[in-house]
Amino acid sequence: MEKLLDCISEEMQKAFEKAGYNPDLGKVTVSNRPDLCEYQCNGAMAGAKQYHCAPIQIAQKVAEQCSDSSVFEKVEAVAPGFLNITLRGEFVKDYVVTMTKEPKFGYATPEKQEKIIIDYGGPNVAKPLHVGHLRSAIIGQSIKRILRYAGHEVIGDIHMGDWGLQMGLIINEFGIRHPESVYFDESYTGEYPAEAPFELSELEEIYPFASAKSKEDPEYKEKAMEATAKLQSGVRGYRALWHHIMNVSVADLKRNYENLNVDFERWNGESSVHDVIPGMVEDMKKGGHAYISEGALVVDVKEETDTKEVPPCMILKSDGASLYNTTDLATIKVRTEEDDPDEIIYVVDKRQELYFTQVFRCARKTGLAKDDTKLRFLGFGTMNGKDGKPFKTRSGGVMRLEYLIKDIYEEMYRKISENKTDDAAMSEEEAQETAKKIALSAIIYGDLSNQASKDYIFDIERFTSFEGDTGPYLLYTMVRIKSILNKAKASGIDVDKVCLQSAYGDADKDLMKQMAQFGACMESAVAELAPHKICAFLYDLANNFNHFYHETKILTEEDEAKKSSYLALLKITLSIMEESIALLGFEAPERM
RNA sequence: GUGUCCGUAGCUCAGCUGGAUAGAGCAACGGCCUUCUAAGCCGUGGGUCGGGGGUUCGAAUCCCUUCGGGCACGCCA
Repeated sequence: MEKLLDCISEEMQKAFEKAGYNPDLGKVTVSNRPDLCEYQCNGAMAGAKQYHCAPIQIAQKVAEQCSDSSVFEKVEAVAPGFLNITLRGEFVKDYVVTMTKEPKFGYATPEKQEKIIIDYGGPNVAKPLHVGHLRSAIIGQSIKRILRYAGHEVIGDIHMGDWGLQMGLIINEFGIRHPESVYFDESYTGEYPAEAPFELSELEEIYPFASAKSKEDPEYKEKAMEATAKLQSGVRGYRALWHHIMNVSVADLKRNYENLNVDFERWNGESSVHDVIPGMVEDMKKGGHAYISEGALVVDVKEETDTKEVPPCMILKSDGASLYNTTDLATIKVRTEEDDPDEIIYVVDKRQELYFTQVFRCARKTGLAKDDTKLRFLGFGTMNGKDGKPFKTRSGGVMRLEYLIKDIYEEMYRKISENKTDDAAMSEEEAQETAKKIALSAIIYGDLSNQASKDYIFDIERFTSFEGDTGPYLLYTMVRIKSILNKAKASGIDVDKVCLQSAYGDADKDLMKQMAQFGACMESAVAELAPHKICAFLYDLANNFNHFYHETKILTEEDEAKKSSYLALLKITLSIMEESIALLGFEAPERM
C-alpha cells in the first residue's frame, strides 16, 4: 500500500494545484516541531521566488483549499510560510486498519525480485570466533533477513578461510607432535580413520602456537609452506587430515553461530574455488588483461575518474602463489557460472574497501562478473572498547565471542533471578531461555542500532545495564503487552475479536502514526541495507507505546468500544514489533 | 604525501535529499509503584553543531578553507 507520507503529500499536492501552484511543492514531512503540529509542508517557501510573492500568501491560499479534506483535520499557514498540518484521527485509524489487513503491514516490496548472494561471516578454520567476527555475522544475517522480507531470493555464504598457510601450519605442527601418525606415512594406501585424531581444544591450541612460532623461526615457516603446497597439490594424507580439521572446526563454528541466531546456506571457503584458479588465471593472461609487474601477475584497474591512485589488482604473487584477491575473483567466477546472481553483497571490515574496489573492477574488466551484476561493498566499522581502541579483554588479549556472549548471558540470568515480581516463579529452564533471549537482544541491538559503517564503542557495562535505547527495553515493552493481552484473555475477553475503533486521544493517535511509518522505514532499510533504520523505528514505536501505556488504563476501561480499540492497538504494536525484531535477529520471551 | 571517513550536551550517538526553539540514551537532579511488569513513565539542568569564509529569505545539513583524529594506500587477509 501507499506510504503514509505519500498519501498526505498527494492530498497536499492537490491543494497546491487547486490554489494555482505547482503541485510538486506539496511534499509533506513529519513535523520537526511536534508541539506545533504533526506534519509540515515547506513548499510555500520554496515556491515564493517562482511566484514572486511572499511565502505566507502562498501558504494561506493553499491552507484555504484544505478545509474540507478527509485527511486533514487542520492546516494552518504560519509565518514565514510553513503549512502546519494535523491529521484527522479517522484517517490515521483507517490507515492502520488497512495496514493490518495487508501482508507485511502494507510495506510495498520492490517490483523486481532479485537473486542476491551475501558474503559474510568470514571465519578462519581452526581459529575460535572472536569479537571481530561479531559484526559481519550480525549485520550480514540481518541484511539477509531484510532482503528476504523484501521478497528477494537471498543466499548467505560464509566464505571461510580454509585453504592457505594456516592449514599448512596446523598440519605441519601436528606432524611434529605426532610423527608416527598414519597421515604422514606416504606409503600408506589404506582407508584413513573416520574419527579425527584430535579434539577441538587441541586444534585451537595448535594454531596460535604454530602461527607464533612461524614468525620467529624461518625454517619452521618453510616447512609449513611445504605442507601447504602438499595439501594443495592433493597429497592423500594431508587432504584427509584437512577434512578432519574442517569437520571438527565447522561443527564448532555452527554451534557458535547458532548462539547468535546466524546461519548460512553455503559453507564454502577458499578451498572450494581452488581448482578454478589456474583456468581463471590462464583466461586473464589470454585475454590480455594480466601481465607481470615487479614479478607479480597483475591486472590494471585504474580509471580516469579516479581521484586517487588505485594500484593494480594482484592476481598471483611473485612466487606464483595465489592470494586473497585470487580466491575472491575465483569465487565471483563460480558464483556467476553457478548462480548468476543479480547482486553480490560483501559484508566486510571497511578497511578492505580499496581491495574490493580492485577486485570488483578486475572482475568486470576480465568478464568474470556480468555487467548487470551489482557488486556491492558493505563495509562495517571496528568494534572498540571503552578507551576507543579495538576491543580487548582486560588482560589485553582478543576476546572470544563465546566468552562475550557468556558474560552477558550470566549478567542477564542474574537480573532475571533478582526480578521476581511476577506472581508465578519461573522454572529454571524458562529463566535460562529468557536470559538467552535478552542477552542476544542486547548484543544484536547494541550492534545494529549503530550505523554499520561507523566504528562504535562496545561498552560492556552499558550493554549489561539495559536501560534506555537497548534491545532489552524493546523486549520489556513487548512482554508488557503480552502480559496485558493474557490478562484480558483470562478475564474472558476474546482477544481475536477486538478491533480498532478510533483515535481517542493524543497518545493512541501518536502510536498509530508511528506504526504507519513502518512501510517507509522498511523501504529505506532495504534500499540502504540499513538495519539501524529498523532499530530507530522500533525504539520510537516502543517509546510511543510506553507513553500510551502510562496515560491509559486499558483493562479497567469501562467503555467496551474503547477497551476493544486499545487492546487491538496492543496487538498491532506487538505484531509489528515481533516482525521487526525478527528481521534484526532476535525474539521476545513470554515474560521477564 | 595522496585518498577517504569523522569531529554535535560531561560520555555514547541520532539528525545531514537545507526550514521554525538542534534531538535521544547514559550520567546529574526532582517527581511517579494499595490500580494492566518501575528493565518503565513525567520533569529540570546541560550545546557559539571543531574554527573561519561562502551560497541562500533560511545552513548542523551544500561549497571552499583550516585545525584535530581514525583508516587505507602492490606481493597479509
